[in-house]
Amino acid sequence: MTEPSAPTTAAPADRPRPRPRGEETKRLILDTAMRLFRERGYAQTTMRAIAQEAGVAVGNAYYYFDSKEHLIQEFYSGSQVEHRRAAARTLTSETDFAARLRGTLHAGIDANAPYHAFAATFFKTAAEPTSPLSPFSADSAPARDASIALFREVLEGSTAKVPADLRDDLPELLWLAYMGVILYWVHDRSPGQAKTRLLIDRVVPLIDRALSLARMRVVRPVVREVIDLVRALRA
Amino acid sequence: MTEPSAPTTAAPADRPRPRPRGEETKRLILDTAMRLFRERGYAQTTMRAIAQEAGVAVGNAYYYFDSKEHLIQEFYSGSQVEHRRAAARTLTSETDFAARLRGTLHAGIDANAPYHAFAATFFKTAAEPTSPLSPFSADSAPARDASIALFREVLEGSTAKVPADLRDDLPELLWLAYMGVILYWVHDRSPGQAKTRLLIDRVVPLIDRALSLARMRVVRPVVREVIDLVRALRA
DNA sequence: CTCCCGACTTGAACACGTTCAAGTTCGGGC
DNA sequence: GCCCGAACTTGAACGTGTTCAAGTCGGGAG
Repeated sequence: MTEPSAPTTAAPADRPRPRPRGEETKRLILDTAMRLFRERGYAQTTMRAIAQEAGVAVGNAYYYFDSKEHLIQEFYSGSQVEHRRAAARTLTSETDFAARLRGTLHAGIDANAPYHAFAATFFKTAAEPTSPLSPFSADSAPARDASIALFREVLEGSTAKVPADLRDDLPELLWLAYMGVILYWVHDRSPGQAKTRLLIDRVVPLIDRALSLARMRVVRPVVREVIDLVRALRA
Repeated sequence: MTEPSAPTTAAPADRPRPRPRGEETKRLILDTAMRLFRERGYAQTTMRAIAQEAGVAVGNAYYYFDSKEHLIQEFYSGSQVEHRRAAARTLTSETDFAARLRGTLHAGIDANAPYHAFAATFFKTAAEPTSPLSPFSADSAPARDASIALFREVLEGSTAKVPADLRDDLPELLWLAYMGVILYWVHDRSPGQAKTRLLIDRVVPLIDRALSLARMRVVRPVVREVIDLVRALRA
């Protein structure tokens, strides 16, 4: 009932408990792993190689990361940040919806381009529904919400006239389209993933056009149903 | 230059060479594996357990199957056959496009329902672009083409009026939509995957409606562009 | 200074998928 | 009847991700 072990000395309000002594070890392991992944690919990089290259014991890597896959998780959130950064230029200079969407999609590819070679493997684990790495999983909710928020920015910073009932859900649909682009990109074997760029450049005007059509009287009921369906499935 | 080893005795035209002595062993291993997969899940089923349960050595399983994943490949093609069978009832009795599409999509879920629990794992490996199990891979081309052909049947056996330039590519687009449904199904944690059923029931009328709209003058250019894009990406 | 405790580190050990050199079986040619 | 070669079968051994009991280290309480 009484205070358990009253605080003596000066008030320790600055750093309560987590004094990360081994924080740099964690960074070292992570950086080494990412380097080896890029150099040799994910499957060809063993945990033993990572540990040896980083100069630590293999068990030590597991002290900081739950599994080999979780090493990728870090890269995942980092890529999200990079996407935001790369999209910023477009989002601060453009007001046209199509231009903003196009720039943001390209920025997403730019942010991940250095990792295309082993993004395939990453995507494999991400596709598993039970995996915490799945973009649809609860664990990924923060990154996903951040990504959706980015597409909300795309929309709201634009001059596009969007029906009121679409404004709320469109960002999520744009994010879904982005996931589709990523899916295509992962499978894209063309040099420099040129076909993915082509896909973006040609699909953006289509979305833009579809948005205009969405205001037509004949099309409205369809749009209405799409919105309802999305909401029903999310529930 | 002369005939190498002229055929003696009666003409052996019936069975040239592949006399499958161990064909039943292969079936035994496969059946055992599928049973254990259903009972314990994919990851929890070891190759040693499969071999032991089937009463063979572990190496023997590798004589018939290249890897643990390839055990799933068999189920994959089997599921394709089952889908066809399950869709047949609808396709022989219905002529309305929406009804045919709906029945065929539901049939696809029916065919895979018993395996939903471990389909997740299966899907994981299938999502890897380099995997021979990927629905987009060359190895899967036969199964994919067969599936697309099924959706061509859906369209051509129907009374739907479809613009000529869409008729060729629509089956592939329908197959793509089917892949989307499967993707949702894999992630669907609702009891009995009810939400996937809901998705099908509500998305089919939308597709049907969109097909009607595709004939409108204002919409035609958009349709035209979609077709061109699909063709460009396939090339 | 000494002791203690939690943060950190170690590497041998485990379970698994996979490989492979060595064996066994069997049908047909002689 | 005998033998050959191909089809088939075996299980020990390898490399991998992962675990864990046993340490080491460092800073604060006494």
